[in-house]
Amino acid sequence: MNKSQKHVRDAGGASKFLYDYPRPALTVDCVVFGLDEGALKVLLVRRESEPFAGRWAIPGGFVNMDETVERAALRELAEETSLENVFLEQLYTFSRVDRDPRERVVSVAHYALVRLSDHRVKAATDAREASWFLADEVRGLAFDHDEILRVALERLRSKLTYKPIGFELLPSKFTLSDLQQLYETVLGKPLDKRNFRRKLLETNVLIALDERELGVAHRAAQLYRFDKRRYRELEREGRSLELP
Amino acid sequence: MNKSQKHVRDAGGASKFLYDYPRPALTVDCVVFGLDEGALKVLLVRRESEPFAGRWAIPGGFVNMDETVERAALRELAEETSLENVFLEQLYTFSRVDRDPRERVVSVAHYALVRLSDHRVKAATDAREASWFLADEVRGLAFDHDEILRVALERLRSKLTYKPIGFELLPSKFTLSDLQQLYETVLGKPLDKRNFRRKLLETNVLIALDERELGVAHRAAQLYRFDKRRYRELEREGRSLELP
DNA sequence: ACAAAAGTGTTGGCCCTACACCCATGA
DNA sequence: TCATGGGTGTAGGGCCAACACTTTTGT
Repeated sequence: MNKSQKHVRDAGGASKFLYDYPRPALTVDCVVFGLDEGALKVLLVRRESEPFAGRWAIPGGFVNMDETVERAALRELAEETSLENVFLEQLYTFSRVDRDPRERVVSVAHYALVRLSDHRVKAATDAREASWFLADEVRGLAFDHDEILRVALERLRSKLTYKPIGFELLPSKFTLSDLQQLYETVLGKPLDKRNFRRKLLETNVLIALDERELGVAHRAAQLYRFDKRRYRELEREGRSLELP
Repeated sequence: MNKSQKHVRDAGGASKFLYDYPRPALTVDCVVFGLDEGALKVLLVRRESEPFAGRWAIPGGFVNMDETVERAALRELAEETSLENVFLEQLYTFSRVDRDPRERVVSVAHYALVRLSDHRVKAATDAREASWFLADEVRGLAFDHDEILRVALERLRSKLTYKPIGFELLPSKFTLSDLQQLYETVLGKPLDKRNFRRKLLETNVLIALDERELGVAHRAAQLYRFDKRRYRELEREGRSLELP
């Protein structure tokens, strides 16, 4: 398509294109978080070609003409890591002039949260090598991906304290201890068990199921699921589920 | 430049370009807020050409190859409205496929806060017609600018409650009543005078000047300025200036 | 003297924090 | 029976919200 472009800058009506200046390329990146045995992990793919061949990178790719950036991020994620149906939000747009050594590339970064329990196997099935790493030990990624990861972690931590996004990392049935451990892992600090439980239960956003944990060598814990409907009510009332 | 583009998709080294698919165009937009007689206003420019000729729009334009999106937003702002040295942050990237009827355009929106007292005259001096409007009465803007404005307002309101960005809207010397009125205007609700003053003063982020208000028909109020250094200390200590 | 806004303290209630023991279960 | 985590209540302190009058100044 570019081959035959002939545009007039700021032309009135005839031209199909807006200007004939160089355009930065536009990509999306997607920082995928998952919880593995209580540890916060991030999904990376290994680069096959230059620049940064062999280095680990955040999955991503170019934006097509017929999709939003969020769609593009979901598509790339599916293509590169086989992940689908994940929670995804836009994070920030990174535009340092030299962030890609080949040419000018602006990237709209996103972050996604996945239930590793549902997706454990699939992640590495694609042609590209993909693997999970401890989120706060990762360093030396390609491009400016260290920075993107840092911003994503910050966002995850702060958003977790005022929005119920943590449930996106857990299986749909979970115990209160699972949930507390998730908060402790991500926020990096211990929480008081009784206060944590009271706070969550009194908002009624958790529904106690008729089931208990299985296969544990001690008293089996109550299972809950998150009540999205109830949460939206709370939100409308202005009450907002804040954790320390 | 586009004229002579010949690229190979994902080529190893020789090609200067990454791929030969159509690229979305990339623009920036900048929602400029100012405080005028206690009212929150937004700066708009009138479009001269199609589409949406004659309609009001948020200032913005294309991103050059040698500037970040933030730089581009500052540059466009200076070019279209003569505003310089303003506080500016990235807001969100808008990418609906049909947001521009001519061709695919993705826009990285920003918001800026200006001290209208310093900039009152300049805004309309440029070739393009520019004018200030009441921020929450604006409707019928070009493109998806109604939505961009809405998101900017949301962000301003929420950020105001936990970051000291309000000072960017006031002259460098201000009274506590000025500051309170700003918060009341932007948040859209009345605040208690004594609680407001106590809260702010006990953090020590305000420095009382050796001056008082001038030319008022009643007791002249103490003037203050914001102590950025002191605020950063607070931030490092984790204390975070939250207002209701 | 009057109008207009500046400036100033106290109290009650709520929420958050800190804290320790018994219970149920499987091995 | 023991080891392991599940589950539970209370008291004290800090913080926030509500509230009204006196002071200063210009007209």
